[in-house]
Amino acid sequence: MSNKKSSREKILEAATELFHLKGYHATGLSQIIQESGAPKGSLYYHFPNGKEQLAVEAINLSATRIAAEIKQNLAVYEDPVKAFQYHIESISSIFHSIEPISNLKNVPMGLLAMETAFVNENLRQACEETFELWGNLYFEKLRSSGYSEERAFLISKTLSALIEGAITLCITKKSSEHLIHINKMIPLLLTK
Amino acid sequence: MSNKKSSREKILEAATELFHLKGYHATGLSQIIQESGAPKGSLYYHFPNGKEQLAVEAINLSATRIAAEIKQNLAVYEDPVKAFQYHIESISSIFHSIEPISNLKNVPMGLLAMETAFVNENLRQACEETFELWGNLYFEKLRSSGYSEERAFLISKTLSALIEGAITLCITKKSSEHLIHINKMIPLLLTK
DNA sequence: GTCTATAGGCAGATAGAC
DNA sequence: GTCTATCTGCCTATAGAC
Repeated sequence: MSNKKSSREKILEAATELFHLKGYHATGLSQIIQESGAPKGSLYYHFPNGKEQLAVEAINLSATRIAAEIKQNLAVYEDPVKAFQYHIESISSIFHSIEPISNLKNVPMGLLAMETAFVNENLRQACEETFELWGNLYFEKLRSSGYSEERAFLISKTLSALIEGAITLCITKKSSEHLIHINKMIPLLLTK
Repeated sequence: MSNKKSSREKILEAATELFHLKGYHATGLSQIIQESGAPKGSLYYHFPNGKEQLAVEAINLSATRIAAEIKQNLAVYEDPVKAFQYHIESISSIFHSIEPISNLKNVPMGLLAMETAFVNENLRQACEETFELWGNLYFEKLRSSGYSEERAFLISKTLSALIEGAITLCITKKSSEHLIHINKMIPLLLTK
């Protein structure tokens, strides 16, 4: 109930932002502490397993947050085409703000995923489960909109790849362009 | 004409593989030298600007290589649907081999792109141009298959995102699954 | 072209006082 | 819960000999 976030929360929050933005290897623990404003000595108290634990929790945190956002976005319209277009627009709006960096907190899971895939099995698994979770939400929306299991499966997999790839390209270009383009293909893609 | 690669080539080769596989920040110059088998003292002779120069050249190298492969793959079939499906299959075949890691040399440009987007403008630009180059090849194939400029533009952008995203998911899962799924959607996606 | 030696910094992690 | 001090190791980069 306290208004101020606990040190643990502040550290995890800063870590989540930095990991998703700069990546795992480019982010130092010292920077996390600094940006969090938390006491310097508290990191290893709250996260005894250090950097890896911090990253796992960061992945899980934004996995849950984004999942909630996906659910919310897809529920705005009953029509699946409109719903997914709304969702993609909502992602692309991040790039419109003047300072997109601070808003990109959770979005680019792909960075952490590729960085760790061959290097750290725990982190790789956390990322894999995250993508699975998000894809399942797409699947459910399609199922409840009357798509057959086969179609829903295929389309949800395609949407997962398409959105993740478009985010990659948007970050590279520092522009929402690509997400806006793919949005025009959603009606065709969602053919029953 | 010499059979042995020059030291410069060997270093660049090793750097290209490691950067694309583990990423920019997780790859040390010492490891590059070690894997290349090149003389230890030669790195800064051939690449006076150190790690950044090495990375720019690595990006350009695999940009060119993949571009050649894309051209080749898309030329196998005249029918664009078959051509793109062949191309995607050819990418996915990388994941089938017993030791996929060594074959992933150039594929995951997205890793380098996201790692450097907010951190190093030179590298970011090199990645942006690479994506542009590959996308243009998709566009040309569609144009020469009779697609309108608008359609070709939209579809090529979609294909770029879709393929890049599917690669991300395949690497995360260490499986070719996702690329195979999206391949089934190509006919629908290429609707004129 | 290649080598050694080394600077100088920062990384992640631990021990022990408070 | 938090702090300071410190260890160990790796990193990029440079200087100067061969």
